Amino acid sequence: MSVTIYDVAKRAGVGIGTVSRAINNSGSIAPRTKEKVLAVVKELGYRPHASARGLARRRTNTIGVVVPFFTGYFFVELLRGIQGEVSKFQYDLILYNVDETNKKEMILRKVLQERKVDGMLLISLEMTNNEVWELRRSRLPIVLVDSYHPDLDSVTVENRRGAYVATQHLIRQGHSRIGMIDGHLKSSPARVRLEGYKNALRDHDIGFRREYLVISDYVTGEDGFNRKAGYQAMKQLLHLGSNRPTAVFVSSDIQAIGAMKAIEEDGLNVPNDMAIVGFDDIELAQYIGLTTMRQPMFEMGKLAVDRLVECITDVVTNGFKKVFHTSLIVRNTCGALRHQSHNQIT
Amino acid sequence: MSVTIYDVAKRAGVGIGTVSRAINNSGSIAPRTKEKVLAVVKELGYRPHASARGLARRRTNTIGVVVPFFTGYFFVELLRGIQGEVSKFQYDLILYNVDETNKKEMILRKVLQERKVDGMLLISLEMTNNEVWELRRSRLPIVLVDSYHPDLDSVTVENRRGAYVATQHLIRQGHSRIGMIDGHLKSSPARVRLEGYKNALRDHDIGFRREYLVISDYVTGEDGFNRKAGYQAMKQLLHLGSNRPTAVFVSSDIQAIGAMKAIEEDGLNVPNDMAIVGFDDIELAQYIGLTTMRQPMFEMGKLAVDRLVECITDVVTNGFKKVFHTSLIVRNTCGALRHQSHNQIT
DNA sequence: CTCCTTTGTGGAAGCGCTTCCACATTTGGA
DNA sequence: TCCAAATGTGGAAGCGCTTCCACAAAGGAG
Repeated sequence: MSVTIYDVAKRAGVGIGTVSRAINNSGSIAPRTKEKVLAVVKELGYRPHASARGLARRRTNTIGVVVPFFTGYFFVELLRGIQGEVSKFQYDLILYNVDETNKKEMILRKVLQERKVDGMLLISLEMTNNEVWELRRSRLPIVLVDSYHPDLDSVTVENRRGAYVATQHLIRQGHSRIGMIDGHLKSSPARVRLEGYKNALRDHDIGFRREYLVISDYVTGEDGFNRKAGYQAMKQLLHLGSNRPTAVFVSSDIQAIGAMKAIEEDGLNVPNDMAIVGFDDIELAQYIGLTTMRQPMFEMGKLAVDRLVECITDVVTNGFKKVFHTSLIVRNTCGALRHQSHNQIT
Repeated sequence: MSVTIYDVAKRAGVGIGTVSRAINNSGSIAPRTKEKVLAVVKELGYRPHASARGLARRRTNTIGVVVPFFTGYFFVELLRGIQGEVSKFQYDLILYNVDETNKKEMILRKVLQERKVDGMLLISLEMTNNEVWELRRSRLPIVLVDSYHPDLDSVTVENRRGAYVATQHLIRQGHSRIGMIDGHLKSSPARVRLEGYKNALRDHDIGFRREYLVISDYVTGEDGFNRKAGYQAMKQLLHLGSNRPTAVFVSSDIQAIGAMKAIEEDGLNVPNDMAIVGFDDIELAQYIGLTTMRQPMFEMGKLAVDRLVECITDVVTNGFKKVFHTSLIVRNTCGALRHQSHNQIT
């Protein structure tokens, strides 16, 4: 059916070992022979059969990416960074989606035993010690992205500091009634951002008010980092009436978009009645003029792949922890630019 | 290292053939034996090695998805539909990205010969007759999504009719100076939507004006279906001054978002100074109140997978052509709801 | 010119499965 | 009771590669 290494060998008048050496640049082979073989390879359009190669080499040249919910622009942007880098290394990318039906443990067990991938990127996934132990025992290279565990390599972002800076920025605009809309606390970025928010309040002698914190509802197993959750959370804050906060730090841009819709529906104005700072800096933030903490998602994806490939190909020591910086992008929704000209808005 | 079928066989006191039959529900096997084997399988946490299985069976239980640019919310939504359905069938999904460095032909050739996937979904990809011929010769099951070729199965949307309805809707609002912002014409949806637009004009005795049609610029190999391209295209229309159109049909929501930014920057109002109808109905369209033609992206992805799996597992006859309907979603940007209450806006 | 490296090459073995064939065992009909 | 058919089972062969080993040929040193 397909052209195999035997076809190439016969045609080139050499043995299969020689063909293998020619296409893999391995072993010693005479330049002339190699040239001849490669010519036949091109002529016949030969490419090694992936499964056969995988079986013999015990490497598939494929990496797996596990993503929860596969929704949200954060993942898309990350995925773009990952995808680009993966193909640069000549790897393929298998996408696994964790949701209600595909439980995390099932996917991990499957992947570990089937050996369909050479390594895994786990995105925004909280890992239990037990799971980590099993992962390490399997010796499959793993890099966590946007989550942290002491015993695994990880690429994260300064969530605590980012939330702190965002909150501080609102304080500096003169606000003292500052709320927060957060994702579900099973997500560690959500937990850590909450800490940053509280720290900022504390450092500026503002008391934390329980009613100003809204954790996005836990809808059908999701993490609350979505538009609808943001919308409903803001509705809840607005119910406080005249006691409502005058500014809100929202833990993701996509929630902020939902939140702004709720504000608008109430006939209120952003930033005059309610200032908003988001988190992520998704592409649309720029368009709608959302002030936000930028997270270098593309770069995070890229770096995670670099590290993973390094783990796969070289012998490396454990303990890679990269923490990216966030940066405050000031636009219209925080009120800081209220009196400046339109042109200065990014 | 890993647990193999031999380990299971030895432990269960049977031959490897029997283990294989037990885990694959194939051949004849005594219920008692099967039970015993499966117990050992569970005990040892055994799972067949994917490459070995792929080599022996000549099936990988993996399907490939080829996406151009991997950007745009259209693909994300489609991908969600695909992903869900793929995992329902117990397949894995490999993502291939076509861009400047990874040329389409390279990817196709690679995939065809390596046999890493059992079938392929090609998204928004224009295929030459030559390519199609090569694909068919390889006998690898293929389903086109959002593009069309007479000799391949496809899942598409009524682009011509959709564009027609969108344009007609603007005409019915009383507009006669109606522009169009389209994607690059190398994309067949872009071409067909242009036809729909022209047909609608013709059927209502409105002359086509060349200066009212803006093809989004061909930036770094992309198709123009992005926010920036929409923004620049609208800038161009606005340069017409008082001769500018009073309504524009934009061939994708994401371009429409960019276009609306340009309008806003000019101090003009949507829909009063310029009515807009988009195409796609991405999630954000609802949020910003964009009138648009809904394309059932999620369902398209789902159906494409169903068909592909059918092609892989059964012997099927060629010629599957599913055309989904689009539907007009009236929101704020077309002016139709100008005099109605806020609540009626979806 | 010999002997010992070095370099190059063919092909068997083995990767972990599925499948097929041969054989053993059971069943049931006459 | 006996025999043919049905049922169940073990394991060899083979999927298409890589890798290793044995060996041939070609240099290089003396």
